[in-house]
Amino acid sequence: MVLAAQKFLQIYSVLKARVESGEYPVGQLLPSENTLITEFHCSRNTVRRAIGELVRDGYVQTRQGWGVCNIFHPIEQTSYTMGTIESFRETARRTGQKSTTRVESFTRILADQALANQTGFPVGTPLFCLWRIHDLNGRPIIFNISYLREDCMPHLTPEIASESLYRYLEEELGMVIVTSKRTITVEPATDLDRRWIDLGQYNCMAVVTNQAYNSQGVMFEYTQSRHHPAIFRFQDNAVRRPVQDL
Amino acid sequence: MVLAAQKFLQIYSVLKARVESGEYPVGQLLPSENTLITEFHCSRNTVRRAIGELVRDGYVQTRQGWGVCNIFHPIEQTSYTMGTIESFRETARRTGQKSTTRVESFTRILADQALANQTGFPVGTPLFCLWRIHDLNGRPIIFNISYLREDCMPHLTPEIASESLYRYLEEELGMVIVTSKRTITVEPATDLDRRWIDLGQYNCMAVVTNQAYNSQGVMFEYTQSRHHPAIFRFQDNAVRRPVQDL
DNA sequence: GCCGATTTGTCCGTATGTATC
DNA sequence: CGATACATACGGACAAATCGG
Repeated sequence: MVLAAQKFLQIYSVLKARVESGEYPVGQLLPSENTLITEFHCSRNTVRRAIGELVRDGYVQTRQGWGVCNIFHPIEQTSYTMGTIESFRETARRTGQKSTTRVESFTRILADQALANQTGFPVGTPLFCLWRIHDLNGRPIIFNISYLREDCMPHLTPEIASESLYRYLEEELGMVIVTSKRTITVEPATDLDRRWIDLGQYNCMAVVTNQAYNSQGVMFEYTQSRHHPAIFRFQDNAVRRPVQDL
Repeated sequence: MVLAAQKFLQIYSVLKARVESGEYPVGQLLPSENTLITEFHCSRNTVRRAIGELVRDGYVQTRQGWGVCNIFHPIEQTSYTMGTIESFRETARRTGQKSTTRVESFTRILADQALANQTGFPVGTPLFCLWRIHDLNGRPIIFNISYLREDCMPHLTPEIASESLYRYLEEELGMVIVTSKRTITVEPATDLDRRWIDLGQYNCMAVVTNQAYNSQGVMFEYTQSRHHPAIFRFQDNAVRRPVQDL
């Protein structure tokens, strides 16, 4: 059904809302699994799965023989959130900032050996090469270099790319973006970087390299997002060995 | 048992090794769950959990009605892996590199307003302030500034801190480190940074700010790890919606 | 378009192990 | 020691997606 999401997601949503609202005191235990089973009329696996999601969110932590402890802290969540894939546009809208994107270059190339090594595309793959500048509140802060598989989006145009690329791929082409491998590094600023982005004193860029896979397991996008270092910020919640549960 | 790890971890290790070795061709499907069940003589949930871990690692991708697709790319996987908390020492050992740690400063202070704003500790909290330098293969690459709640580890000494801090907290004090909230930024290098770390041309540091919580939900550690930008590398795998499995 | 086989996704109930108190 | 709680593992049932005939 459409309206009725999966049961574990329903339970997850309820518990999440309770934690956020302060219904469960911070630092204290949530009701035990057995209690939740009787409340939600479900199996133990289902409540455990819901709790596993809360653990991934950094909302609670579990300890064998003890219970599920509420560790929610309403810290500011800006820029990025990990664990989900979010486009620049989505991020900007969520944080209430004004973003624009313009295409500086749009070319077609074949992946040579060097590019293949860098990106992971096979040698000879036809690619779109796309340079975009992202402005935040009128200031250019991100220089985006993307390589996109032509065979996955034959009719891509600069006009489309200046809109949200992801919206086009998902809504127009029905492409499902499943996995994304991200790497964060710091690299010396290049002349190309300085051409558009005013770095001031800085001589480095924060670089987020993104490899996106579609549902066939084909990497269709390789993007280097080169951020102004003063703007860049990346957040996540890490968990020590949790291994949800099955 | 000590020798026999959990079954799903064994299966996970075997599958992971096969993917890394190329035994399963990239871009193709792994054996179906039923096949793996008969091979490993276990229940379906157990193989599914092992596969779920591979998904989190960005090794494979699953699709209902289709199968488990190998999307492993042997692009170097070094430094950090997201989703798990790993100490400098653990990371170095895993990547087969030689690491040493030395304590440059060890003091006791009370959190004033400025420090409270920066770290999140309440004003007036007694803290250990710890400066450590991490060498990798003989080169200093990380400058570590830690603030630690005294009441959580009253008997901390510089000698202990030069060993693995986490090992001490976990094994000696029985403290369970579960959740950690991390932020990555890029900051201008300070004189303090340059005192120990040879930055060459760079004038920035990659800064990982880490807030660790114990099992009571108390933040007991605030650490700024200031990395040499050329060494720094941070990886993670994001998944769009799938929510592994229980 | 339909149907059936295959495969993964969700959910259930149960049993046993292990850590905490 | 016992009671409680979470962790692991099993087996089964049905749903949903995919693909080929």
